[in-house]
Amino acid sequence: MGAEVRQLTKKQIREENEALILDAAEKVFSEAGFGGATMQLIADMAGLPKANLHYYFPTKEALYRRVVENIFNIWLTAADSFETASGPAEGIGNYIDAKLEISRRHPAGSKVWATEVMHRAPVIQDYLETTLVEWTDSRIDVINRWIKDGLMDPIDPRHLLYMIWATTQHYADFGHQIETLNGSKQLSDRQWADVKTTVKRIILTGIGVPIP
Amino acid sequence: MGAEVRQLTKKQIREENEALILDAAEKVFSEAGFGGATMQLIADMAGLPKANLHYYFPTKEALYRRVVENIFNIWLTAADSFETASGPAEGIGNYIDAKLEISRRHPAGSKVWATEVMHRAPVIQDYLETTLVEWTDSRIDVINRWIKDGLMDPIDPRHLLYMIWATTQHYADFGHQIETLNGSKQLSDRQWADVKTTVKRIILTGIGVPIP
DNA sequence: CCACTTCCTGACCGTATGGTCAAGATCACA
DNA sequence: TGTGATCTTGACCATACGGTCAGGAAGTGG
Repeated sequence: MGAEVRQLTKKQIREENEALILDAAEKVFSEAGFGGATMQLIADMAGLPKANLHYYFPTKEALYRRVVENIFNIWLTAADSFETASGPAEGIGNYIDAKLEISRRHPAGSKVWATEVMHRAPVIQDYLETTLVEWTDSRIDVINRWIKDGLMDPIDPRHLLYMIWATTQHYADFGHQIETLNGSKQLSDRQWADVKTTVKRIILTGIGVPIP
Repeated sequence: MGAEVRQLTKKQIREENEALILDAAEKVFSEAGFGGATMQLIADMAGLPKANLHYYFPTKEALYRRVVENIFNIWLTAADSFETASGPAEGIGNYIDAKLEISRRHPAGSKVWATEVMHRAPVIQDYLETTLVEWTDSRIDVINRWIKDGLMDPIDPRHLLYMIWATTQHYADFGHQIETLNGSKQLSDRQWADVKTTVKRIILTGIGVPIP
């Protein structure tokens, strides 16, 4: 079983190796930053010779860009529940749950994103100025509608969104600090459930939405 | 006046140059990360030859460590208002104000700290395990007392603190993103005042504390 | 089976970077 | 003023890193 030599098509080989490299790159970039990451380290983690990385990704920058783009897409697709919701309790509640779930499942990606933005987004500034601005404006419209309909208090939607982003991503980006303050133990399932409950409770109560 | 050649003592020279170097280092580390920062860049920004940096700080790591330690001390000393307060409205309110002020005045420091923690705190793990743990435990005690005295809702103090840290530091660490979403303009005095008001309002209301 | 494309990789190269050093300038202080 | 300590700096290493390349292996399609 495990020892059998699989017959792989060229397309399969390419997909498999690219995925292998991207996974390793995400991890190494998140732990060492762009400057601290080396192609050799990524190659070792992917189990491939360094020259092979340069066969699939011409430069370190190109590889990094692909990693950041992947993360950006995860952010975007995970926030759709927002628009279909009947009101803030459901819309914002689901959004917080979804973002916390991403923090739990893709902490490395979140860290790469955070580093990229902290360095003034040298690689994805155009995404910030187009896609992110549009996405944000559209969510702000939704929140303003909820406010006009009396479903929540008149809070500046921008700062509400920033608070949600900050808090949810904190559990990924500062996961090491949280782990240390948790007796150097990862958060358990139960603790993650508490996070979701507590964060939703404070924010929803804070904007005048009754907890369901 | 400006052109006069000041007579500097050795001690003054040392203090002045160390401060010059530390300021430049904080900026460069925050913008490029540890790996991306070069001693040459820091030297240029400080207006000193590179060899001079190595006279005051033996290695790049030593310089970086000093930068991180400086930031850590700013965090700590800025949070004293917490303990002397009569209740959560004052204690947490002032704490949020103070942390937002740090985010505004020392964004570079906040970023260096964030990067260090994201990289699993290779340099200041001992601080996390000792000073930060003690500091946090002591604040948790205060919050639990407030809860027992009926001054606020029974919220897990840990997650409340994380939310405050996350939200306040977000305005420094993700300042570039916020700037971009603000039409590529820095936040004005008035906008910073709105941030303080809104953040305090959501969090204090969220934990059942009436706004003064 | 054959020509062709894609994949693989050890060996190599130029450059940039952290760090060193020796020689000199500047200050301290008796 | 003279001696020693501190500060300054251009020139210089050794190394590590991103990237290249040539030549071979392995699938592909007829």
